[in-house]
Amino acid sequence: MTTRSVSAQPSLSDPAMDELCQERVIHVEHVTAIRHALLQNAEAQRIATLFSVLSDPTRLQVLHALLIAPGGELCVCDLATGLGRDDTTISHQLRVLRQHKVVTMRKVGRVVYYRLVDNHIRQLLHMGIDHSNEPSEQEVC
Amino acid sequence: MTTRSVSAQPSLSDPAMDELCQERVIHVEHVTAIRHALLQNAEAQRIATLFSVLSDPTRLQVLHALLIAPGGELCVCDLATGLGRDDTTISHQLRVLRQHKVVTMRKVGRVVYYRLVDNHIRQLLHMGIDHSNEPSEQEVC
DNA sequence: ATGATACCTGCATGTCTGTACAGGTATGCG
DNA sequence: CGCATACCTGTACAGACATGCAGGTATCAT
Repeated sequence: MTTRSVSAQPSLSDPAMDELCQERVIHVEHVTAIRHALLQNAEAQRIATLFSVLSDPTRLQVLHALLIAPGGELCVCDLATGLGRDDTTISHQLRVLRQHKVVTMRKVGRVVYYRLVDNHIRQLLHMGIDHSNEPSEQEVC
Repeated sequence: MTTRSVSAQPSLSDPAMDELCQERVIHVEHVTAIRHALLQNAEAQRIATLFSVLSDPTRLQVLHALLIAPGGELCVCDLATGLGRDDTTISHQLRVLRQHKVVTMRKVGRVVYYRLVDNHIRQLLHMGIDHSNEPSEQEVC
């Protein structure tokens, strides 16, 4: 889920042209362009982790439920029952969502209410949902 | 990658109130609300698959490279060299991206050029990148 | 205090998947 | 043709992960 880390990569020192001469290259300018603006491993890792949090059907159903919930929040019990899943499963997934700062919790007595953390997440969810409903928009630009 | 499928769920027949009486419920109206607007398994699966395609560091680096590529497209060779990865690895990942309609290919002689399929994908990528760069916006609504 | 409830966590298991090696196909060149 | 190149695919394996059972903690009611 936290996704595999990108393994060893060559140094990206500016005079990387040396090694380029020993590699398979068709358009040198493209390769150097990639290398200079390369998405760094750490960042790629972070983004991958974000998307991987959203890449599980159960978690998506939980998030969707929170997205459309009247008050914007739901307790574990109602979530589990509503989705027809074991409460431990929902609890496990909520922990994942919590650890990755996708949801926040609020405890009232023995009841714990969860809600989506911000609008950014809501947007991502909407985009995912929209995309999956589209036929497949053909290139514009 | 295609993500695990959501296992058995109870029937969501309208008179689901019967079984509700035998379940743990705190706010009945919330539970029924979830059940009536529940993200269906098939759709949850599709969305999860979309996000899972974006949840790998290597694929993200490939997509990012295509995102910033001068002409919007790159060949496998330059991609592999630019990212410093084995060409078979890049090829495997490009196939995944292709199968899930995230990139398209164009063959010229023995060179194959890949490009992002549409702006929807570009938006999703940008949102992921933006999100990972933010400190952690606090709730607005 | 006793029991019930709401939720959490440790663990085992079946399953999936990213990677690279080995080898295959197709195109271009001389 | 024969060779090199650009890319693809089959396979094996190590690592990751979602799920649910068993059991734990905390809060509430009687």
